[in-house]
Amino acid sequence: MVNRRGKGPWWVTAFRNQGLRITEPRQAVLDVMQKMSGHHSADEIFFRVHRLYPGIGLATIYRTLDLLTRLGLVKKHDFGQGRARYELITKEAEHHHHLICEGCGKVIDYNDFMNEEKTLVKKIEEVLSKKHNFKIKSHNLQFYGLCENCQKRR
Amino acid sequence: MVNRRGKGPWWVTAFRNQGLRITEPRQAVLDVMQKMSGHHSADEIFFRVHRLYPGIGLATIYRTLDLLTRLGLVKKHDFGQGRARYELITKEAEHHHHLICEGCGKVIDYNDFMNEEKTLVKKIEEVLSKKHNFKIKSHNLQFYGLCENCQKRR
DNA sequence: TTTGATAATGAGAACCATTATCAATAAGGA
DNA sequence: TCCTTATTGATAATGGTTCTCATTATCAAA
Repeated sequence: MVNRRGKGPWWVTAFRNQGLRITEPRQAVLDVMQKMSGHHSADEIFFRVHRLYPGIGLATIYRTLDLLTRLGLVKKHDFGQGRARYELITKEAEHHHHLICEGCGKVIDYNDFMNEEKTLVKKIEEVLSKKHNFKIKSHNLQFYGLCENCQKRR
Repeated sequence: MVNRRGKGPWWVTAFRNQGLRITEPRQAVLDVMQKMSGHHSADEIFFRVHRLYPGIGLATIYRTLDLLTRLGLVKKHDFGQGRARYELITKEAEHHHHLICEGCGKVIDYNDFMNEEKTLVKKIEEVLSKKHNFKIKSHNLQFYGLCENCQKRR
C-alpha cells in the first residue's frame, strides 16, 4: 500500500515528519515484519533480515524495533519468556490479547469479549485514576496455561 | 502466627511435608519478607537478609525465592522492569492487581472491581479454553501509566 | 550534482539479572 | 554421634539487550 503522495510506502510520511532518515535497515525490518505477521523476537527478525541483507547487524535491529515502537508502528510485548516480542500494528490486528502457553511458549491471539473488557477497564480506570491520582496510559490482560499439545505431552 | 502442632512457624509444616530442610537462609528470607510486605526484587531482599546474616549469598536468595514460589508461599511478579519482584502470599494480600508507574517503577496494589473481573475472566476462560483447547491456569491484568509525582515531574 | 552536517550503522564490548557449577557444609533421621 | 544427601557460598557462565565509537550514508542546501 502506497501513500497518496506517491513518495513510497505508507510509513515514509511518518518518518519524514519526524526528521528520520529512510534507510535500508529500516525498510528491511518493516518489509520483513509485514511478511511474517505475528509476534517475533528480535533475533527471529534479525535472522530473517539477515538472509536478505547480511550486512545488517543485530544492534541495528534492536535500535530499529525500539524506534518503530516509539513511533507507534510496532507493539512490544512481554510474555514473560525472557525476551521481548514485536508485532507490527495493522488495521487487521486490532486491539487483542493473548493466551500464552507455559509449556512451549506458543502465543494465541484472541479478541473475544473485547467490548465487555473495554467497559470494565474503563470503569476501573476511572476509579483508580481518581483514587490514586494515577494517569493510566495502557493496560494488559493475559492468560497463562497449556496449549493442546502441551496438555497431552505432560 | 504459629501452627497448631507447635512445631514452629506456620510454614514449617509445608516444608516438612515436602521433605525440605529448615535452614537458616530459608528462615531468614521468610522473616524478612514478612517484615517488608509488598513486592521486592531479589537483591532488595538479599540486602535486607544480608544485614542480619552476612554469610548468606545472593544465589541462595534466588534459590529460596524460587522454592517458595513453587511451594505457593510467594508470588513472583513481572512488572516489565527487567527484574522480577516477589511478594509473600498472606490472607491480607488477597487476589489483587497492580498499577505500575512507567516513570519511577512504583507499584500500587488495587482490588477494586474484583467481582466484576472474576465474572468476566470466567466467561473468557470458558470460551477460550473450548475454542482453542487451551487449559488456562492463571491470568494477569495490569495498568501502566504515571503516578502522581511523575505526572508533575514531566 | 556536489557538498556538508549529522543521523544512522556495524562490530563488539559492556551490562545486568538470573542460573549453573562444584566443592564444602550442615540438617535431621537412624 | 554418625551418615546420607539436601543445601549452601562463591563465582563463572548465560543470554537478552544496550552502549560505545569510529565509519558510513542520508538528504537539505548550495
